[in-house]
Amino acid sequence: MAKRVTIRDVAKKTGLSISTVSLVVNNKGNVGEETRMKVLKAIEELGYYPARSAKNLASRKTWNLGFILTEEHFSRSEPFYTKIFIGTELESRKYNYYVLLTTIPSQFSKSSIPRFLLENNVDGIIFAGKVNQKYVRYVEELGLSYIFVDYDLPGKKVAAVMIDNVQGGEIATEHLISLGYKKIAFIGGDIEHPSIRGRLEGYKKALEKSGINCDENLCVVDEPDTRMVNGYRACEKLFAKFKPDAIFAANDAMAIGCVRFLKEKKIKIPDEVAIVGFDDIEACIHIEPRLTTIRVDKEELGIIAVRRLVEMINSPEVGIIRTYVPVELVIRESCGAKLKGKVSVPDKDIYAQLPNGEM
Amino acid sequence: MAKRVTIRDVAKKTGLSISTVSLVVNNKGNVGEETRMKVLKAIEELGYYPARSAKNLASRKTWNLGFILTEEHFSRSEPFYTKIFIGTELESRKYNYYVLLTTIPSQFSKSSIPRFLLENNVDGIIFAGKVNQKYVRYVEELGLSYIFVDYDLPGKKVAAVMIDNVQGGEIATEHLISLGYKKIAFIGGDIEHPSIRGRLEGYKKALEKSGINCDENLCVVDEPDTRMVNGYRACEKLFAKFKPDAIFAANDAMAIGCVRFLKEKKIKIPDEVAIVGFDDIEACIHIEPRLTTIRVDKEELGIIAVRRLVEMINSPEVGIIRTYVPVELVIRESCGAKLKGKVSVPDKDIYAQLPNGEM
DNA sequence: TAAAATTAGTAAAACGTTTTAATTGTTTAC
DNA sequence: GTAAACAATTAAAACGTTTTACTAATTTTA
Repeated sequence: MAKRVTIRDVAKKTGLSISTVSLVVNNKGNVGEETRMKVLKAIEELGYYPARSAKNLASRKTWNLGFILTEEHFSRSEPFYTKIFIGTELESRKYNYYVLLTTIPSQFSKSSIPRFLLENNVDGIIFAGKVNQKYVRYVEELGLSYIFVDYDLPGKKVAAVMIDNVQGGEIATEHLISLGYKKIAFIGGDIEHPSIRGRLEGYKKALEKSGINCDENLCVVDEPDTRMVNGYRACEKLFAKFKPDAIFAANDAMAIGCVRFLKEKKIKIPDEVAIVGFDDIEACIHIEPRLTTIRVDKEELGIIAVRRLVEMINSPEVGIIRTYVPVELVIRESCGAKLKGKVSVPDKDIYAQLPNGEM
Repeated sequence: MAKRVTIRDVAKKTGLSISTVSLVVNNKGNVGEETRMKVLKAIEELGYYPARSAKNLASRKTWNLGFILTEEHFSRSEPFYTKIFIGTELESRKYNYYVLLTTIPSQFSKSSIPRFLLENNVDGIIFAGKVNQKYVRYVEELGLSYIFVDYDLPGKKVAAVMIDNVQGGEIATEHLISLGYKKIAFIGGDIEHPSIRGRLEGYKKALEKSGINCDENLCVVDEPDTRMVNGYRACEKLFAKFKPDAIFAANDAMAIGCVRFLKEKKIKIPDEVAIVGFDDIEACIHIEPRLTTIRVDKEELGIIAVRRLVEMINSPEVGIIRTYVPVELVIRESCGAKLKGKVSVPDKDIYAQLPNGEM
């Protein structure tokens, strides 16, 4: 193993002090242009790279960001939070940070406190998705900056990067309205979830804009959860009372649940009932018909979170910022846009969108 | 922010030297039982936790492991490598390591060398999937321990954790044989890929065992790639010459490609042609019919990789170890086991397996 | 033109551990 | 009964940076 090049080697080579070299490396203090160049040249020639651990110890910073999410969120099949993490990874490079990922149980316990908090091994925290409040309090007591992604701590004003759920609900509903559907149902699952609330709000907003009366009977929001089964059940309840001509499901999982129900009842999609989902999960292009949905740029959520968090670390006075990431309508088959000739979605194009497959 | 508790505080409280405290913390050297207890008690009471950066600097170790994979692998939709990463994260906690994840381009360039290598910020490397050899050489020159997961560096004996591809190919083929199929085709895509080779080997082994002659015309392995499209094309080629009664596709992506082709040609699955895939990706339960496949425990791959790597770091004399992780047959609908009454797969059960949905 | 301010550079302390070598007292070996 | 080995503990060096406070030289201000 080759001997490590240290700041001392650079100092020796240039005939300067290590302080000066350090100042050049960190773009700090007053250094003459000539010396600066000399140092840079020597660094280049020697292949010097500051040692992390020494830098960390001396600067009293760790240059690590903690990424915390619950075990359930991480081990779910759809890589929603994984993609957010990817975003943070990509962005944090620019600021010379590393992202340490860890999972926590949904219940707080002393033994489950992330190691990087105990060891003071992070400068800031990203909470992804719903997290037990006690962890947040713990982080707060440590005096660390933190930011939420895709979750909003109820009853507290915190920095957060959110999906623009209202806009998404509005776009989805407007799309269905523009295709001529009149009786548009909303499958929301669990109304307690802040994201579902937002999507419902957007749905109502769109209806109102078009002068359509919002029939509360068309909104099913009394499920305990927002999973596929809940979509199935909600759809069952809905059809026991009414038959809508379109459904806006507040997420793709529930939309797929609806598809399953309708298929079992031999109700044709989109001919008899059109469906639009939300999230654009992988499964959307595997089920038949392919699901029209609202796409969320998950990586973007992570990217923005890092950007904000680094700002907060560097200048604690920035205050609490909330960012809403815009969403996008992805038109496939389940909404009937193709049938109505409004949009052409050639199979070849969809084919090209298909995932790159395994291995 | 509360003042950090340091080793000095523990030393002061116990009346011992910091050296002794350090020895207790690290379970090293000769420390009397009585003093050990005293130190442990003081640590508990003060809430002392060694500072990472100081520990790292002094011990000349980073307690970080690097997880490297190509951008393509990471940004793919199916979270294959993500799950491997999760496994490494879980396991590394036990050894007090952190895992730093980074992606690299498929081509080597000086500017794309992972930061943690330049900064000497890792003690060992996990390469996941196919990686440009030059990166491996670079790591080797740094004198770092490294291990491969799901890839085998051609022409070089390296530590690796592999899927037991041969076993998987054998199990899949045996399953089809046991269901009475006689003309079983193999869709392999790209024979250059080591995993595909292994799966083909297993396929041939199973045929041989049952005394079935292996018809080379039934093996399509001349595609440039192993993606869904290649499965589609391979299937096209196959049916231009022969009509098998079953297909073993060397991965699920290609299996899905086959399904698409057969559906277009109105060939019924599994009635006319049965299909078995490999990998058990998410899409298997979304397509119709649901895909019978070989399941790979991806997290397990990561877990074992960390275990081995830590061994290698601690005792460089362990030598090169290769581990094969066993696979498992998952029977769904595409193989016709249900039709033939061999296995019952109630829809309810499959339903219960479905992903937890979004949000 | 003297005082003040600015610029360029540096010596030395600090960061919180691990590790090496030394010290002291006690036991074992012959 | 002495030398060697061992056990328990510690002082001090080392790890490679950043940062503070200082000096010296130059420029600006009034």
